[in-house]
Amino acid sequence: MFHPPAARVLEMLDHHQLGFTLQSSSPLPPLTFPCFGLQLDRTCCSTPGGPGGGDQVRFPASSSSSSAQISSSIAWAWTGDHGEDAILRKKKEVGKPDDDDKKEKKSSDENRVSSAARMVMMKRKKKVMRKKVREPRFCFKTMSEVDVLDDGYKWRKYGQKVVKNTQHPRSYYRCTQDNCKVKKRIERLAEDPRMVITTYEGRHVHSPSHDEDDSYSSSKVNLFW
DNA sequence: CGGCTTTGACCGGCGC
DNA sequence: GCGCCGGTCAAAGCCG
Repeated sequence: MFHPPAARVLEMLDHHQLGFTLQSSSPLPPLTFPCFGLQLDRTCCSTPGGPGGGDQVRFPASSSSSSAQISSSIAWAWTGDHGEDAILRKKKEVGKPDDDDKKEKKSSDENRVSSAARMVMMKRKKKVMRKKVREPRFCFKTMSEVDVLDDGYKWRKYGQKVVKNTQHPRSYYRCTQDNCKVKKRIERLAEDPRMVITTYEGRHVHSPSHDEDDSYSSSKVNLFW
């Protein structure tokens, strides 16, 4: 299992040009990632992965119940160089136009939705997928009893899937804010069901739904991007 | 009644 | 070419 320290995480974020520059002063102030709705506390990262050590991801949550159940967390990140993003980029490089011929061949199936509706759906889907190429992603792991951590934003569940080799389903959430295309995936670690893996994708174009915690945010280094 | 969750179906990509 | 897989959609149901 890959458990890089927070400093490494931030290096990765920086190297992938996610829009901000890291500061190397010590002691390191907590960094916030408003677009993901979380804060990365770098003050306790001396012994990553060790007992009592590791980095902390804190949520500006109004309800303390969820965050209180997070006993530890380890964060890491990546951007569009992995998995389906690479696939999508490859597809884009080829410059393949939106071919509708594949859909046409199935239009005779009367048991399905009308071809017109299907085409509309597909075009929308492709649009979303193509956009996905540029979306930065941030993934972290928390030990929590609850699946959905209150990160200050409002999410709507749009799917759930049982992925291979895991007994726990993966849940898919979208930010409910208009024009905000941020998504997040939540799944439990197969090896340790106590651990929740949360993957944020995209940037919030708005503040958290309950962002009245001024005292909390004023002491941090805010990095809007 | 509006917003949210659930859930089965569908799609594209990939490996064989 | 076919089957598997992850991601998404949308109808139906649920809930406050």
